[in-house]
Amino acid sequence: MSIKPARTRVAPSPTGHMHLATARVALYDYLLARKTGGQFILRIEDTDVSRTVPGAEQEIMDGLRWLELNYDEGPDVGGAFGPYRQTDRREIYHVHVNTLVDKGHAYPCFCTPARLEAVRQEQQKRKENPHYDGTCRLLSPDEAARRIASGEKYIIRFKMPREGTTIAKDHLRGEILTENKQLNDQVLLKSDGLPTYHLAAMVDDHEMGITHVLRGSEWLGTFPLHVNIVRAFGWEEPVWVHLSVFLKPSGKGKLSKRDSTLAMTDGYSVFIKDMNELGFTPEGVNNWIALMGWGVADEDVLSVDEMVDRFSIDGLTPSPAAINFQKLDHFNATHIRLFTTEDLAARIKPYFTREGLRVDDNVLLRIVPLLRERLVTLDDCLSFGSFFFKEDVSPNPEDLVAKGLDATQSAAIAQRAFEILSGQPAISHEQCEPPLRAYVEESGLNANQVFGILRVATTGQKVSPPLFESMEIIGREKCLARIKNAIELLKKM
RNA sequence: GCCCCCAUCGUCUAGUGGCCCAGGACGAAGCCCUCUCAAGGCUUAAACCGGGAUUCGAAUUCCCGUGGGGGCACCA
Repeated sequence: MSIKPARTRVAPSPTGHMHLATARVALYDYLLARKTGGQFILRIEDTDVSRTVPGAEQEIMDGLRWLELNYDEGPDVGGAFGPYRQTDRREIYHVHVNTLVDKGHAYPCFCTPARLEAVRQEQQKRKENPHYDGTCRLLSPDEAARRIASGEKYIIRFKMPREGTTIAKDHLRGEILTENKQLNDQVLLKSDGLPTYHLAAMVDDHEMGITHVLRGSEWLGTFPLHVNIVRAFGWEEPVWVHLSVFLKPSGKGKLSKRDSTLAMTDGYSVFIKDMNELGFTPEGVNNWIALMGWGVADEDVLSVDEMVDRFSIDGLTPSPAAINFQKLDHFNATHIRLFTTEDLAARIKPYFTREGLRVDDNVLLRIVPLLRERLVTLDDCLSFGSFFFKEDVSPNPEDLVAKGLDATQSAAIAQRAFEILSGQPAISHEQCEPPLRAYVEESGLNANQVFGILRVATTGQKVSPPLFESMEIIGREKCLARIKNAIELLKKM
């Protein structure tokens, strides 16, 4: 039962860092478009000039690319329905808002911000809902034209029907009924000549042929307004899908920037730009956000391509979802284990070089299988594998002392191990483990004690990838030198 | 204050009137494996917000509460 190709769009405002919620809308947009053979579009909603942040638009584009949610049309890739930046579309909005005025669905308003504020305060004092009092709605077209001609500043408001009920249909929630008297004569065109979201988004979605509007549920409040605008134009409505909001991990309240600052200190972030630095993968992040608001019946570890196969807007859930960073860890780690050796090597290399380590690519390729199932985030490669790229290690002498033994005993064990290993032509997993195991047997020690000393001696750390595989990669010379050094350290204790 | 939305284990969710004394995943606990740490395997605890109604039968439909969330700008 194939469906018509969907045209979807993600339409963020370049007002700050790209957020998890934006990424999720983009993901679902992308999935729907790919699933139906349609197009996924990026549109920049920059009509609030005062809030536009330099670089934010670039961050959005970088973020989408990092997530591998490549858009078919957008500011930097073009397309047949451009421009894709709203400040470049001023004239289009003017044309459309004029037709609305001509049709009697909108009107010029000359009220000053000061007067509006006074009205608002008066209404609040009387415990009424704050709303525009409709003064300019009563102006005759002639008078309005006269005042415009005389140079008076004005805006355009939507003429909301006063009677009746608006029925708006959300795909996940069904029909939402709102009494029109609850609705306000919202501003469509601001005094700076730029449209508000209400006008711009409706015009663009129509002009760009958007078939499905996926957006956050914070838009539910203005949803009736939006369908009224679309209907006033006489346009066909898209399928409206209002997604659930993301809540703080506690479940108390919507996610905010403050939470991100807090989370960063724990190695997490709600900003896409931070994800790479923190060692998260696009696969992990996509999988994580996909499943907050979408119930997939069978499998939950999915690539984006697998998501495309399974995706349907019918499976989306309307209830708010508390984000859970432990799940991000889980999905990230799970995807890392799925990467090929070459792929994972390429992905972790930057984390080593970032620390100033010189990475030997052959060594890198050999350690990846050892690291793979130990990594939760990519930067975990540092704590597990930095020593592979260091000339020397500097173990903490106390860590060299085996459990239940003292320094002298430990030194003796290290000495014996040194002799066994130096008797081998090469230090390989196959050659070293049997004689060392035999030594454990005959000495009456346990493997933990003997191998523990060697681990700290050769890797410099108490926790490491498997010992023999690690020693093999470190190499005979370095291993022996490091053990020798450990013996010295133990003797000095 | 007014309007709107939502409501299944701690969290994300499956469930569209009988298949559910509610399934999966994360997390937690325990066991196995084991050279550390992981990974893996097995097991356990853990939920239908409350009350009415409809029905032979309700997690699933309806109503009322309650709780949570969002919105009430010349911001998006």
